[in-house]
Amino acid sequence: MKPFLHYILQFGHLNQQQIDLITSKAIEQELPKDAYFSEAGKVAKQVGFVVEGVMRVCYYNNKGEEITKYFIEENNLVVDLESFDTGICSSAYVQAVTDCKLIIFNKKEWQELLDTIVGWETIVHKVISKALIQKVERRSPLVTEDATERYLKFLEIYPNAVNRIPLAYIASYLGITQSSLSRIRKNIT
Amino acid sequence: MKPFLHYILQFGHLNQQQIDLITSKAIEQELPKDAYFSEAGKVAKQVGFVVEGVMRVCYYNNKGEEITKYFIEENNLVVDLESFDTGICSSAYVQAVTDCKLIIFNKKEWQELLDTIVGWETIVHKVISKALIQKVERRSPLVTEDATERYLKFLEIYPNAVNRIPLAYIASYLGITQSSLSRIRKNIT
DNA sequence: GATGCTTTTTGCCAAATGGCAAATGATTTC
DNA sequence: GAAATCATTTGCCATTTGGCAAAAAGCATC
Repeated sequence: MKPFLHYILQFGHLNQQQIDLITSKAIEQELPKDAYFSEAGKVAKQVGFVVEGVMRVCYYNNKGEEITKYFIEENNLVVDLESFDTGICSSAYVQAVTDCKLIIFNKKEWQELLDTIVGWETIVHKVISKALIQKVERRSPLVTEDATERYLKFLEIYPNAVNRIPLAYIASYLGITQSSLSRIRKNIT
Repeated sequence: MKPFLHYILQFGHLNQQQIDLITSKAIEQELPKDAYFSEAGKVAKQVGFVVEGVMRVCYYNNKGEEITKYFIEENNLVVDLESFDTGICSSAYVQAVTDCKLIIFNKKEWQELLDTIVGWETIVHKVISKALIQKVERRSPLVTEDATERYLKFLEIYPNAVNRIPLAYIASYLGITQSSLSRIRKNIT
């Protein structure tokens, strides 16, 4: 629980009693490589926090190509917010890229915490906003750069994950073929 | 104020007294074409709502090219959240693409409303989350599509704005040159 | 309706990237 | 440690897109 609490407490203060309550609702979970945290077509019912490992959020576009929307490294939340908040089916799935250790909260308990702990909503709001802004800021610039620049930006964003992510996944994140990415890598070094 | 209240009330209930308080803090503002709502290098101190017109959020990348991150049509919030929330300088600027009518709140009054109106924080949270998720969902797919697909997606997203946005701005949103976009347009019709 | 200004289209060629298939390299399994 | 499987690199050529400059079209002003 320590990494999760450390993460959360950056965004606001909680007393020991509140921390204990949150801890009591948390579930530790291990997810082996390639396993799914959530699936497309289902409603997201859990909020997760990555303690160890790398995950990715993906979908299939209308040409049937698998697209990686983003990766999630250690010390980040993993949740399909749109589905979790609204109850509509998710269009994306979340998969473990490496063996992962997670802390998860089921929706019911998550909601209880929101209703019970004064100030928790504000903290959650800040956490979520920051995470979403980060996603926009990271993905958006890729649209307007060439393939090499995209890869360099990827390296900036995920320096600790590069060696744990297969090239094909990185290519599907950058919107290029893995052949191209392989050539780009060669040219850079 | 009507469009703004209509927009807000989709996300939660407010009584008349609360609505009046919000209204009392709102400022109506007209912004002529090409004028700036907020500028890069300054701290965002206002939340806006577009009643009429189209705006765009831009920045210069490291090659000096002007990039349009997204457009904002009628009935949407316009705010540089990262700067507004954290007080750090904005890296983007917001410009009117057409003559615009806005409703704006200064940060001080906005904060007063958050502190005063029970339930307002929850509503704002929902509004912001939804807007941010929408930005991710709209921009992200562009990375992995070719130029024609990108333009088609743009048309889906901004069907009412196409004819009000210069081709060069659309191209800078899609990450292609305006020559290419011109050719794409020709091929489609 | 002529003039100047801005926006959009077009032509030409170069550069970047994709598609496909084969070759190489790495890793797991028995 | 050989075989099978999976991941990455490479070659070849087609297609897409960019860069640049000129032409055309649209629009406002006088």
